[in-house]
Amino acid sequence: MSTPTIADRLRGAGERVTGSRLMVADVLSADRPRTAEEVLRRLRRQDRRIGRATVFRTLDRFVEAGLARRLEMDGHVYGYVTCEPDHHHHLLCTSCGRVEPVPESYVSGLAERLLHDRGFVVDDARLDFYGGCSACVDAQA
Amino acid sequence: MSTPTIADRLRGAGERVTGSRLMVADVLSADRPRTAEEVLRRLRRQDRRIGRATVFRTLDRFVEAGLARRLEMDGHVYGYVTCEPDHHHHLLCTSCGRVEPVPESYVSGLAERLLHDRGFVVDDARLDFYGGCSACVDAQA
DNA sequence: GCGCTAGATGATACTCGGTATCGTCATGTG
DNA sequence: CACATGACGATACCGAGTATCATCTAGCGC
Repeated sequence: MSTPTIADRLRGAGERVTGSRLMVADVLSADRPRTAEEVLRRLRRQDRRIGRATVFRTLDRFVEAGLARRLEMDGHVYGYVTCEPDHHHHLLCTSCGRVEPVPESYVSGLAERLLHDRGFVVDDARLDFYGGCSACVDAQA
Repeated sequence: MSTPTIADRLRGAGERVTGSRLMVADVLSADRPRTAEEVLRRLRRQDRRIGRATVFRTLDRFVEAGLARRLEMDGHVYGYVTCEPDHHHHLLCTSCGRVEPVPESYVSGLAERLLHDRGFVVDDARLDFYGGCSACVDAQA
């Protein structure tokens, strides 16, 4: 079980495994954020019946369960990307829109430091970098 | 000029200094996020005439100019806090709602590491921690 | 100071991302 | 296999944020 399935991860979070949730997970991508509206459009285009509210509900559940991450995008809209367990931080290329995970090692230590220095107990962290990925930077040079 | 004024910082970012902008800056707090709606309500309560659109526009400008920071709050609404120059990261206590700045030293090095390891050029970073501040944790114990 | 122009403002109507509701249906449990 | 809890789809609704536009003002050159 090196790579638990979506169903496993849902069950692990105490969430039911349903057709809609698997459909949404199927449409989400790990390297390109999609808005709720995009997810809905894609599923409808594939002629899959799914309710608008279900998509929003499901994406929220995914974020809570750690299966997806909400990223701030232009225009005050949220984008969602899938997350491997414990890979919740991202590099977001503002040029090509692609997303890469940030290794957890970049963050580990910060929470402990905050606890030690200031007594702050970290429940959740958001660490996202916006900029240019190596491919885009190379292309511009 | 150890502590530049709001007007200075606006001018420094190439933005005009206007009455509305100073009013909004006046209502924003450094240690408690306020939504756009709250800012509007507070100004109206003080019997200060200001347009709804102006508040939203001004808050966006502040974020762009580095005078304020957008934080994700419950209910898919944004909260805004003022930022000292180069203090753009925060601890947000989910119990009392208060915000503390994270010293830049916690972040410095990460960007360089990303550039060196993966060729990613960081333009902007978002590092926010959600959890319990020392006061709230102590109170619960 | 004075006038001029780009940019900001306030009022309002509007858009559309997100939510509440509700009757029906499926999941997981015993 | 039956049952209860929770999810589903459809739809009406809400409200944060935006577009528009006529008016006003900050800042600049004189």
